[in-house]
Amino acid sequence: MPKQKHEALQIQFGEHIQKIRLKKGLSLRSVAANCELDDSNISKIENGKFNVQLSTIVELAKGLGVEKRELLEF
Amino acid sequence: MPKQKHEALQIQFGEHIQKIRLKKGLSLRSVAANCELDDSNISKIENGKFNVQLSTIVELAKGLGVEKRELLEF
DNA sequence: AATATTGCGGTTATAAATTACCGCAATTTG
DNA sequence: CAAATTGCGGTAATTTATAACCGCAATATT
Repeated sequence: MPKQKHEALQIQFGEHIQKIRLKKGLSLRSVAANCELDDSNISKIENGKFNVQLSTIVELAKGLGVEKRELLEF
Repeated sequence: MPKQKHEALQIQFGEHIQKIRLKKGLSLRSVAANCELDDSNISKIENGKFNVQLSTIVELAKGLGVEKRELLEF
């Protein structure tokens, strides 16, 4: 059945997120420290495992210290 | 239990989406015709009922004919 | 070398999004 | 007026995200 219908999108998003994080020299745990997500889940997001929700995008932006719009610039 | 933890965010997003749609003079059904979402669900999104997923944001952008980043500019 | 940090995979439970319909009441259009 | 359009609420089934952990292997730090 529909398993992983949006994988390509999730991977693109994950790579984008990781690029932003690494450019800032942040660790997964330091991002997690600034938002309501834990590092293992951020890792999964970066690796394209999740089709994240709006609220999660907002948390990521908070954790990364960027505007949410930037997370969709990929 | 946690029912509607992100309601404020969802409502803001919904209002933003609707504003874009109305500015373009589109009906819910015409937006739906350009993407993989049905009009009743777009209505629910506009009314803040859903914490939409990334793939849904991308579909909305397609349906509305705008860049996905614009959907997070609110 | 010993310790800490880091990335990441796994798990289980729970809440929720999505799909794909129906149908109505109100407004618009011909 | 008649017909079409429109916004939107409801539903059921299915899939999925998320939270909140654990722990390990590799790398970095002291």
